[in-house]
Order: sequence, then C-alpha cells, then structure tokens
Amino acid sequence: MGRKIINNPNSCSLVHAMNIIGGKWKPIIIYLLANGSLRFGKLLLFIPTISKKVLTDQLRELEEDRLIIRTKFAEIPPRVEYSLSEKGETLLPVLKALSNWAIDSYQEINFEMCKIIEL
Amino acid sequence: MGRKIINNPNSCSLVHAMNIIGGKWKPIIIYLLANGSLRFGKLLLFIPTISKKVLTDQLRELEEDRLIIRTKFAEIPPRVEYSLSEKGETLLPVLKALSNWAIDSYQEINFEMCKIIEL
DNA sequence: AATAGTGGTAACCAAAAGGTAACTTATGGG
DNA sequence: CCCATAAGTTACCTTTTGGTTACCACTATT
Repeated sequence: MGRKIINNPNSCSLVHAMNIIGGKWKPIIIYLLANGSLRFGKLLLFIPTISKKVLTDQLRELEEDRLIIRTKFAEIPPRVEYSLSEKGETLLPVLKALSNWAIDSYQEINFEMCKIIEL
Repeated sequence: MGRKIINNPNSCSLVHAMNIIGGKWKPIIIYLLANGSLRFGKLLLFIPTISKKVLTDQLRELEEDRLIIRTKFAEIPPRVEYSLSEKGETLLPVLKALSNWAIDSYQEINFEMCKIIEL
C-alpha cells in the first residue's frame, strides 16, 4: 500500500486555531470580554488565580493574533482597556458550540461548580 | 462596585473541552479517525513526526476522555484498532466549525502548505 | 538459531508554559 | 517629601508537555 502526501487544510487550520485559543486562560478572557471592554485591573479581579505577568502574556498573544484590541489612554495613572476585535467576535459562536458540546457530552460533570468572578 | 461570584458554566465547560482536545496531536488524530478506524502502526505512518511514546500517550488520553475506542485483537503479532466513539463523532462538526473559522479569519495564512500523510 | 513484525514500556531529557515576588514609571494629593 | 495608583516588567523558579532511545513479549518464518 503506497502512502501519498496530501494537503490537509482542515487539520492544519484546526491546529492553528488550537494554538490561538489554547492558552490556559484565553477562553476565559474571551468570554469575559464578550460583554464589553474591560481594564487590565478588572480582568485581574475577575480571574482571581491569575498573576499579572501571565495575564499580560495571554493578552499580548491574543492581541498579536488580532482577537482583542488594546486601547491605551494617555493618563496617569495609566488606563488600558481590552476589547474583542471583529475577528474575536466571530469566534464567540464557535466557542459557544464547543462549550455546548462539552456540556452535552460530559453530563456527569457539574460545570456549575466552576466559579468565575463577574461584575 | 461590588464583585459577586457567579456560576459560569460556559467558560468552565469550554476550559474542559480545551483540556480534552488541546493536546498537540489530538485534533490530527481525530481527523484521521473520522474516515474509519486505523491501526496503531498506520497512525504512526500518517503522522510522520510523532514518536511511539507520544502517540501512545495521546491515544490513552483520548480513550480516557472516551472520544476514541481501542479494540485489541488476540493475534500474534498484536493488532490494535482505534476508532472514534459516538462522543468523538459528535465532536467532528464542532472541530469543522473551528477549522472554518481559522480559514476565514486568517486568509493570509496558506493552510494548504501543511501536509499530512494519508492512505 | 536468528530474524521480523506489532504495539507497546521505561528511563531519561529538553522545551514550553505557567507562576512568584520584587521592582518601575509617572503624577496628583496629603 | 512621601505615598498611592495602574499597568506593567524583570529575574527567577516549577510544572507540564513533548521527545529520544533502548528495550520487551510473542509467534511465525527462514
């Protein structure tokens, strides 16, 4: 049986998507930004177990992949707001589908036990 | 402004889904199994840069999360076949949506450059 | 008696990801 | 003059993930 090498855009683009949203806190950040922009400090409060450095790293990567937009105001003390880009918005229904899949497929897990802090 | 702790099943189930499909080779394995069951050795051939140990690890985790089924035949030399479970099948449309999102959102990337070996 | 074929394990190592704590910058307020 | 504040950065450390190589078990074939 001869193997042949073929193009497989599906699995490749999927791997790319996983690289983009696969960071430990990225889906949470995207969900928090779904309802509007948030300042750095608020994100820190809403994700109580993340550290400044890691939050910064994740935000930078999301920005680099153009899922979020960082707006810096020329104020002292500094003010920075993060919001979803258009590209980020288009990801929401896909993440919703993934979330629903997990809820349906692992009904024995009580996902309500997971708490996140919100406004 | 007072924070309150709320249940957030969405982001939690999403994190769970990411844990399940987030392994480096898992989306590829799932895509390869989408067209029918494959033996261990075939998977090794089709993913030329994976090692036996890592393939074993990924398959074990997918099995533990009940996305794939491992069928061992009592033959010498051994024969083991891996196939998608029903749960694994229901994941396919979601992965497809994620793949399409990446293709649409990052049109500047040529995902066809990514090659995978197939039958 | 030696070898091939299949699906692994075991011991070990390297790289990436994530985490901690202290420090920085600039300005207004006491 | 000192402190607080927001949004970081820096140096360092730990954990997780992925990777390499050698080895094993069992039988049929040469």
